[in-house]
Amino acid sequence: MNIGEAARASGVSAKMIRYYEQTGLIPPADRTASGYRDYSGTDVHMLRFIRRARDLGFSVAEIDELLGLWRDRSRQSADVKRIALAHIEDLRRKIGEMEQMADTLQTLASCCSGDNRPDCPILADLESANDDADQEPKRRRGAIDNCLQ
Amino acid sequence: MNIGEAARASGVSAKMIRYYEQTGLIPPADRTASGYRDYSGTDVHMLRFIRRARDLGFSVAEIDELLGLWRDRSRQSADVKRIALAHIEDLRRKIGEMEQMADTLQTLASCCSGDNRPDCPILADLESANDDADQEPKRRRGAIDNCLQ
DNA sequence: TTGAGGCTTCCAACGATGGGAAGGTCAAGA
DNA sequence: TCTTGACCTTCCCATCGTTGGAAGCCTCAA
Repeated sequence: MNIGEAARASGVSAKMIRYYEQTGLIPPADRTASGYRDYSGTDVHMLRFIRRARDLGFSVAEIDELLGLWRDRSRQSADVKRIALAHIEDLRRKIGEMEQMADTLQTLASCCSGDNRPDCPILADLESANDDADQEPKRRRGAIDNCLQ
Repeated sequence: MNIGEAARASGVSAKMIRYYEQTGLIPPADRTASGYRDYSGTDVHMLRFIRRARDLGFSVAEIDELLGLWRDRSRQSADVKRIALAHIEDLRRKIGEMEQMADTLQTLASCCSGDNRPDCPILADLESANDDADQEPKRRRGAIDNCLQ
């Protein structure tokens, strides 16, 4: 099976298959006499594994670990679970950050008339950015308060 | 004010200030006789604007638009609101995707004993990845079902 | 035989940021 | 005045995952 067929069968693009080979995530493929890469059913199986893991947001480094465990028949499920839980933690943290951003923006946008006048609490907030962007527990004060009262 | 002071005052690193200048997000800074960049209070104000917008997750391209509107006294708040709402939409979509990932992984992890045995529903799920990764509405079937019943 | 389409490698770009090297400048202290 | 350390300058490289393109070879069918 050449790279194009393997790509269609696995859902991983040919470009990415070559990249994964180049970076060592997957072993070098067999080659035909003319130099074409040649893939087996097992290879496609591995590529699907990678594709599914990418869909779940695992980094390539994490997938490298997971592939190692996948191939290791004497693995301990605790090792797999540890990687998964760490990734979940990472996802939840990022989700929290993005929700914070979205909520802040939603508040600002709901205070913006959104008409042809120039006055805009969103710009006013951006403009009044202050130094304590790091601590951030105490709410920022700004033009928005006029709307919220 | 040299670039280091401007960086400390704005919360934008000197590296990024140079980068923003190079890519045209901000105009070239004035220079002292010896070639050092020289920043005014207005410049720092603009850099804080950028910093705050970055903290809210706006891309540099979006910030470019926002800066244009910020400087345009005859702007319409509707234009600002449109950008903000589109960004909120983007954030909520990404949040949804990541929540989907986290929930799926959480389910898998909760079915994983996490001990020294090799059997692992997480790996089993990754391994059984099927072709309909795109549609995905109907739940994937796999080893996980044994646990969930 | 020719053409289409697939394969190969190599190079470059994206976005935002950080690191570092090589060399010039500034300000304070001896 | 000289030194020293901290700062500035430009330039190049790396990240991460992915995509694009160019130039050239291979394969299959008409």
